[in-house]
Amino acid sequence: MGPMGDMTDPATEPRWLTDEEQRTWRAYLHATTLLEDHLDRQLQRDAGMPHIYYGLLVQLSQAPRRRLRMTELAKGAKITRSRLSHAIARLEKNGWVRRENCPSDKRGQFALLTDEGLDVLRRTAPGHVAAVRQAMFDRLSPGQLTQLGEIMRVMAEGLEPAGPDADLPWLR
Amino acid sequence: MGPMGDMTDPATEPRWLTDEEQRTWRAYLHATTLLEDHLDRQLQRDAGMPHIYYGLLVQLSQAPRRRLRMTELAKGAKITRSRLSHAIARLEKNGWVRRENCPSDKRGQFALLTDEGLDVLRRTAPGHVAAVRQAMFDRLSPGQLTQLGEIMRVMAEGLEPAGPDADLPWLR
DNA sequence: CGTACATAGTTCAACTTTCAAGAACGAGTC
DNA sequence: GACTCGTTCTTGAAAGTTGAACTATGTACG
Repeated sequence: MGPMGDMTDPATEPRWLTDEEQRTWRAYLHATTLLEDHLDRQLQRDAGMPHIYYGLLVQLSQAPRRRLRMTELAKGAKITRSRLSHAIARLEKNGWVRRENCPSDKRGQFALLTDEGLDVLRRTAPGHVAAVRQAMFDRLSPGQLTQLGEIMRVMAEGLEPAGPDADLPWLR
Repeated sequence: MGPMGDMTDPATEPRWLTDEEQRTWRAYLHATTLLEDHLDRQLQRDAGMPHIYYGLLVQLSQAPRRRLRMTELAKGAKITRSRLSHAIARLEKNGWVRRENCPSDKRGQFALLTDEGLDVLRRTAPGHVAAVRQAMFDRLSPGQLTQLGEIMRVMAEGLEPAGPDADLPWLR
């Protein structure tokens, strides 16, 4: 923030949210926190891990040879490498994931899904899908489903890595 | 949660997500985690607290006499009383919130927003609104805004505390 | 080669969240 | 009163997250 940044004209009121925007924002916060809580509890209970960890196993299961480089996995799950390190350490303790050195880059590590990990996924996936379905898809009309997808893609676009004021937009 | 292999028994075959449902689900996860991360960082940087804590101050600021019973506040923020206790302890250390005994119920506590807390809110609200606006409302058409509100209300309805058969929803 | 800088991943300390008690009070009942 | 049960809120330990510092390796360039 430059020296001018703090000295914006006090007369320039911030654009507050309209009434409908406020209602939508509240509904958004309400629904997303309830859903995240719901899925976290569901998976903690049925699979013994939080939602994010489950997502890591899912990603690994869909990757070629059931393995991914740590950085790729972190990017896919939208978490920091630090957080991933801890998560993989925990999943490794559970025997669901193993680490493996990358032959072509000695700094690199693969995280790979073990057979046991795949088993956990197979056992718990149906319940998880059912929970998601019940919370979201069973309640939305086909039109709403499409709309929601559209809206979420628009939002994600504006938040994509390097954030809002894109890091080096002139290099694109 | 893709096709997890060969679960060919029709009796136990769960209803997987359709292609469009999967795309929407991914987009939803993607967008919501990016946004939550974004707001958390924005507020941590500008206000020195995570999004949830900020929400607590907002709720207090809108309550009569800037105070709420702990349980009410927890309900409003959709968090457990335990989590709230810790959070309020932290905010109290910052001098933004104070506790006060409830005269009519000796078990009860009020959390109340201090003048300093209100100040923090005043200073940081414009930036926060701008962040929300930039991430969401500046990108959505009026129709999408309405749709999103509708959709989120539908979802929340199905997840409301003590909500739908929290039991074995997939056995309906 | 050597220097400089970038990348991959881990680790540490501080912080936040969860879960399972637990302490204190209120309310109904006898 | 005394008993029971539910409610309110707190506590402590374990688990998870964050951001910065750190190790080790790759890469670009003179």
